[in-house]
Amino acid sequence: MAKKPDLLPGTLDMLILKTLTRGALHGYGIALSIKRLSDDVLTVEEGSLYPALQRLLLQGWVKGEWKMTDTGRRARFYTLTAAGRKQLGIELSQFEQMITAIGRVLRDAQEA
Amino acid sequence: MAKKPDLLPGTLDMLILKTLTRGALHGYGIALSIKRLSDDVLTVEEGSLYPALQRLLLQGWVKGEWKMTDTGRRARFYTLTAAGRKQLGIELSQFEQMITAIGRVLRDAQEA
DNA sequence: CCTCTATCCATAGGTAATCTATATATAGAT
DNA sequence: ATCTATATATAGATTACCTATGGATAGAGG
Repeated sequence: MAKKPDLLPGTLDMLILKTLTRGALHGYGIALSIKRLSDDVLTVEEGSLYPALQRLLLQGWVKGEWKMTDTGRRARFYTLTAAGRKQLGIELSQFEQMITAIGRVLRDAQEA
Repeated sequence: MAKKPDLLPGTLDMLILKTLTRGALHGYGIALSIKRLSDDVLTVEEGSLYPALQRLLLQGWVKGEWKMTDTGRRARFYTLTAAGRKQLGIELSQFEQMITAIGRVLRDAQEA
C-alpha cells in the first residue's frame, strides 16, 4: 500500500489563507483547525507549517503579531492582509479550474 | 498576478494511468490527450512527462513497447499493467478523499 | 514534587516532483 | 529550403513537503 500523503501539494497556502478568513489564529491553531475541519484527513506537519507561514509573511499576504493565548502562552497570531485576501481569491479560482479540468480527464478518459 | 501552474502537483501519475485505460498510447499522445480533455487547462511539459513515464515503468505500473505510429514514426507505446490498474484505483480514491477534505475546509472555514 | 501530554515556535537536511532549457531526429507542408 | 508538428530524453534549478531535532511552558495525573 502506497504511503498516504498528508496534503495535496500546492494547496497549503490556500488552506492557511482560507482558515484565516475566520479571524486571527496562531500557527498551531491553524494546523489544528485544518486537521479538524478535514476530519483528520489533512495533517499540516510543523516542518511544512512554519516555513509556509514565513512565505506568506514575506509575500505580505499575512501579518503576524506576538500575543498571549487564552491559556497564557506566547504565540504569534496571523491575520490576513488585503493582498492576502486577493491572493486567496486567485488561488481558489485556479484550484477550482484545476479540479474541474482533472475531473474532465478522469471522466472522459474511460470512453474508448 | 501569480504564475498559473500547469498541473496540480501529485496528480500527474494518476492522470497518465487514467489516460492509458483507453488503450495504448505513446508519451506525446498522452500529453496531447490530457491537454485536450482538459480544454488546455492542464499542460504536461516534456520535462515532467518523460521522467513520470520512467517512474511508472520502474514501478511496473505500465509497460512500454517501441512501435510505429500511423504517420510512420518511431514511438514508445505504453500499456497499463494489472499492478498499474490497481495503483490507479488507490490514487483515485486518495485523490477523492483529499478533494473532499479540502472542500470541507474551504466551505466551513468561513463561518465565524 | 515529578513526569507526561498538549501546546507553541522554529530550523536543518533530505526527498521528490515539476519546470526550463537543451539536444536529437523526421514527416509533411509552404 | 525552412518551418511546424511530431516524437523522445536528460540535466539542472526550483520549490514544496516531510522527518528529525531543538527549545520552552501550562496543566494534569501520579
